[in-house]
Amino acid sequence: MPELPEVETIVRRYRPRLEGRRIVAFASRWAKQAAPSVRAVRAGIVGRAVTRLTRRGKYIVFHLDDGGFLLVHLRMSGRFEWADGQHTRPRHVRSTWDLDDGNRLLFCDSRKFGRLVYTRDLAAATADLGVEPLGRGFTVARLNRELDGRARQLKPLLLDQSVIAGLGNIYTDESLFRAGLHPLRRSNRLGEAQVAALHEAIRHVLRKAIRYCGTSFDRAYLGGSMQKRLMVYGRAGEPCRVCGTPIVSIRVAQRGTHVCPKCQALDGEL
DNA sequence: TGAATTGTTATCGT
DNA sequence: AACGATAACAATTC
Repeated sequence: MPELPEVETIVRRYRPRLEGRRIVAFASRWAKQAAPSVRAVRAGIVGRAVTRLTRRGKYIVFHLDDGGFLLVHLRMSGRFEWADGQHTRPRHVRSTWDLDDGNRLLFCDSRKFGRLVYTRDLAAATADLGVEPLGRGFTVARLNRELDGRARQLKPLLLDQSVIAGLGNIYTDESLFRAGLHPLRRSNRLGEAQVAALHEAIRHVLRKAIRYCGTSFDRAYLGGSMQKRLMVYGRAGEPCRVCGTPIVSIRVAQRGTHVCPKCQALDGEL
């Protein structure tokens, strides 16, 4: 469930303890997690120093000092932890990185959906990712180009990582609510002002979520407080914070979807 | 027990 | 044929 704001928070949180460190050992107990293979990942990263830790879409990107890259995707339940905490023993440890300062980074993932990818060509590895919604390339004109010329439902389009990289279920619902757009509206039937509103909404929602360190959910991701400020996600039956109408839960593209039937009218579409 | 979750891939329909 | 929607999938928790 970590989406762009949660991944960004994790990157910022781990950056100070990873950048400049050398990886002295790597182990993975979950072969299907690593691409091209556990062996290839180990060969690529052991002995290398981490020069930078960045984010692309929902990927965490380790930049290595020989030009290689390690991409980590948390998918639903992946998370990083340090082995040195004397709290409870971490569960579902799938991979470990030993660093030259004695610390050990853990990748924990109860559902085993998370992925590690070693590559020497970052551009090729991320070629299928769309625009960074908080980057300079994400303009109203760019969004309009993505929306126009196709007749897709807004929600699946926004969830499509090859269109915009980083939005997941929570922030898609939140963005559509802020823009006053129903998730089933067709992408090519928006007016100019509505496209601009959607652009503003996506950036506003993501920035705000980063400011509050993301949305905490059932132990997969903790540490954020955005869950207190969500307008529609997870609020089915509760009154809309704008108009008081009960939030409705519907099913769009096999995803639980939350809408305010008044603020996000369909305008007779469909 | 069924529902929920992400993102990819295969398949179905128009 | 091309496009878009839908289903299946991997694996687990509650």
